[in-house]
Amino acid sequence: MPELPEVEIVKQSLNKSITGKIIKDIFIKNRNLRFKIPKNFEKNILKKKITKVDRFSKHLILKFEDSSNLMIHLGMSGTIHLISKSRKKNSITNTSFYHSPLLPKKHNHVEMKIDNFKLIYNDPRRFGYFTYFKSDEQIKNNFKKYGPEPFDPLFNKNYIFNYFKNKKKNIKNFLIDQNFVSGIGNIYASEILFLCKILPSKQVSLLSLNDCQKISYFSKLVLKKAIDKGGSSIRDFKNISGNQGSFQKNFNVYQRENKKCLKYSCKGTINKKFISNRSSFFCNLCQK
DNA sequence: AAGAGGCCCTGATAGC
DNA sequence: TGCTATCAGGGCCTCT
Repeated sequence: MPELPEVEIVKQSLNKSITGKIIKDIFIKNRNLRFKIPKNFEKNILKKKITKVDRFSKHLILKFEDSSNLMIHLGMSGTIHLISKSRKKNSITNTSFYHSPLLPKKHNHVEMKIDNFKLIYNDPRRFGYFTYFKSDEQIKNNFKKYGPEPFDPLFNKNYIFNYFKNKKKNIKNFLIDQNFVSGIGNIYASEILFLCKILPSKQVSLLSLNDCQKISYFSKLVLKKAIDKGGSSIRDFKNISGNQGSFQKNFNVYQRENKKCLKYSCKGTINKKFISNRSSFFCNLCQK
């Protein structure tokens, strides 16, 4: 599911609901995620008040009153569901709180009672993880290894141009490399490069300063548009109340293999190519 | 140091 | 219907 825009949508909706509320109870049904949830995890956050829900890159962060932080990474298939008790009362089907038909039944790893809400973390592929940080300082240090987000003023043409000097990898690989820029994943990388008119296989040391300017500009634009549309719902991304985003309707290239290029007056066709084992989509004519 | 490739895991879908 | 193969939005680790 989650690249930066999808995580941002989750962050925004969680912020509206659970900020200022207290974690009253925690049930861990399956500790096996990418990293095993440690035994002492529950006591670290139990009874704590959430002061803010934050985000860095694809990481969701619950900030607590005592300056500690819970970082959640959704991996490939992680989803967060939030149910309020009031909704249960109004439910016509009178379905049990825990097994609402809207909720996945398998792979619910973590459940938390937060005031009158129930928050559920579900993750079939178990590529997500939870990490607890004792202080703001600690989580800040953890993020030092990551590159700037696309929205960061640091992510400008000069940073990009300098970073690419003497590098041999292709541009697609760099866009999804979190050390270079944080938050872009496989879908948006293809979409950004289409707007830049740059082939995903293009070696970065060959890109001009003007190309780098386009990469900076369209990275911001694509992610911002995706956030405005509520994220992309391929497969099963839904926000925490079960609604789908709509940005997938705006895809120019992703999953449009063999279809016509959507650029006005371009007669090209969208091609699919595996670059480092990840699918990449591009127009064979207008991207150079 | 940079880059390529394997691997972690389950589920949906396509093809036979 | 039921098997097998392939692919999925991420990113860590190891090896060269």
